[in-house]
Amino acid sequence: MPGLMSLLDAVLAPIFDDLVPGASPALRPSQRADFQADGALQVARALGRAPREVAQEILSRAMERGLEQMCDRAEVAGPGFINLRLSAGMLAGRLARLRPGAEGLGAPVQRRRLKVVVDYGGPNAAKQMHVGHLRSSIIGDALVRALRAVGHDVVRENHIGDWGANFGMLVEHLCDLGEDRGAEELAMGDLETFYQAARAQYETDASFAERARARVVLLQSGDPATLRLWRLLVDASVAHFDRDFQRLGVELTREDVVGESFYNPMLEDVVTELAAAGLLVDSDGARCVFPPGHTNREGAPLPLIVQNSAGGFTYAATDLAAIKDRTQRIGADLIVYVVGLPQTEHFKMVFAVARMAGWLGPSSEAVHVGFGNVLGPDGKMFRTRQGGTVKLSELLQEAEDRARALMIARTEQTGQPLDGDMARTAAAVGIGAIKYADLSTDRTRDYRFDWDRMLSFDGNTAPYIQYAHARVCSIFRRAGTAADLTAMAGRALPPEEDEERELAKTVLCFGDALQSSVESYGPHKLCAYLFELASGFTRFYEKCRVLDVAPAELRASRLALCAATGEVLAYGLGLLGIEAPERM
RNA sequence: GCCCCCGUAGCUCAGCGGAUAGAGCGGCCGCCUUCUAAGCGGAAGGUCGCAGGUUCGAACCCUGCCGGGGGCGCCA
Repeated sequence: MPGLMSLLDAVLAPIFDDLVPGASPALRPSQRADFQADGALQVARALGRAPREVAQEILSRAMERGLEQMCDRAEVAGPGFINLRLSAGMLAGRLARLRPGAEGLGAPVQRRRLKVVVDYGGPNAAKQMHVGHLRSSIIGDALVRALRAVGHDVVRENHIGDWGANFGMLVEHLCDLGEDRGAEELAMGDLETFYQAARAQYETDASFAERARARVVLLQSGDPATLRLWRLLVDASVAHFDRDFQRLGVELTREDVVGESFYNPMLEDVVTELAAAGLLVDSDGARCVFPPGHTNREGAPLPLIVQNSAGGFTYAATDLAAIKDRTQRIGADLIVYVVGLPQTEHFKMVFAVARMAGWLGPSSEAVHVGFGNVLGPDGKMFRTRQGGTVKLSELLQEAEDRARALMIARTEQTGQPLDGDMARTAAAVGIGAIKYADLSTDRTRDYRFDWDRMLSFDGNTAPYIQYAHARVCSIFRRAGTAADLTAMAGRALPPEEDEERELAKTVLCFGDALQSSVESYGPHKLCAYLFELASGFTRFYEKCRVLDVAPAELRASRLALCAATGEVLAYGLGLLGIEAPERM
């Protein structure tokens, strides 16, 4: 049950490929028709023939191969474009085949099921999560859901910072507080306070600093008592993360935590293997690999340092160990790193070294899915009014509060009490707004965090799309029937009104949108699609009556279209990790 | 100094080789006897940073420049 565009592509592509191997129809939505294929111009150039003539030949062959049954208008236009308008009967036929769930709605299920590991940059243990961690969890979560929807086998790994020198001072601070009181503070209070206290002590108290350094040595040498305290700290952090992640509505849980400490025992082997492969170079006492093509500010080769001159392993070593573990033990075909853009060069180097070492090979690859910063409404780094970092938990609370306030304002304005679960809806709308604002623009750009805009019910926002879905649900509540797509899909008649036709078309393009979203690791493409679908539905809703229309067949047909729309809206929002309340 | 990203309507952003550059917001004009007006329609608004080049065709590719952000050996 592919999307309309891939359906057309399936007919056209073989003809293009036959004329010029590798040539593509270059299909895209068109203002003059439903779709247009621009590829004939390329083919004509390669063949040295007249473009319109080539386009006509392609079109004729396509018509014989099934295009005729799909289109009620198919013509060559302009310099050699092929314009295609689908027949209403064809649209009805496709609607009839819609079923709930990924494949039934048109998700392009991949021919090869890949084992995909998604690495979320991960917060540091013993520190509070803040807006900086928002993006990797939100984007990562959306990618995981989309990759799974198209049939991949996805493993989440939350690569938290749970190891390193910081833990010396943290463990000592825990000792000073006393284990019981410390544990209580960690569980109840926020981690930031604990971390700051330890940090302050470390900076002002020389003897404490000395103990902290000694503690690091104990930790690294595997001292059981120290490890137990370390574990306490990490567990407390993970418990906090769990709470935030759950509230944010991302799938990450403690089960997905694979922190730096996990790779610790493998680092020695990583370095040994790099040495054995002849890749390791000693430079000023540090052990490095020099992947070609990277230079430092003096123009000299830039090293990837895996072990510093003090003998400590760096995060490059950890990243390499993680790649090795994922491809060799887990059997990953693809590793996706959802980490900020500033690390671009680091990952390029790590991937290059992993390939040199053979940990990434012909059958496995890694991609860095980078993202920009979160900026405040003023265009500068997002901060509290006091200039501190914004805590995630407080941000989420504010989102829910603001959403609730908007809902209350509305009920006062209309005089209609909200009959649903106010708290739950407020959470769905508030959290959804945050996530959608993050996901709806190209992830590689910085994005501006603006409460009023993201919570607006107008424009490309989560509330607007959720509202369209709620209206669908409202229709079915009044109709007194369930929005059962399986039962209703077959009742769709060939659409007659423009708004019906456009809506039907958009519903049937879900698979195309998901496809391009997954291919580019770009959730914003799915967002753009859902916005188009929601606005298409709203236009339909304004123009076409559903419940009080005659004859009964038309009513049933429109209900079927509503059911399909509601299903795709809810499913699509679900892929973004956003809830679709039935009432708003 | 070198490398990467960004510069599209007043604002926030899509588009990234194809036919007159698209949305949303804001401003202006309309639309609630009717399934949630938290909505819809309309008109206005752009030398796609600048200058060259490649191409039948460039916002999109190449070169240079200007402006903004980031990175560039022992933190992660």
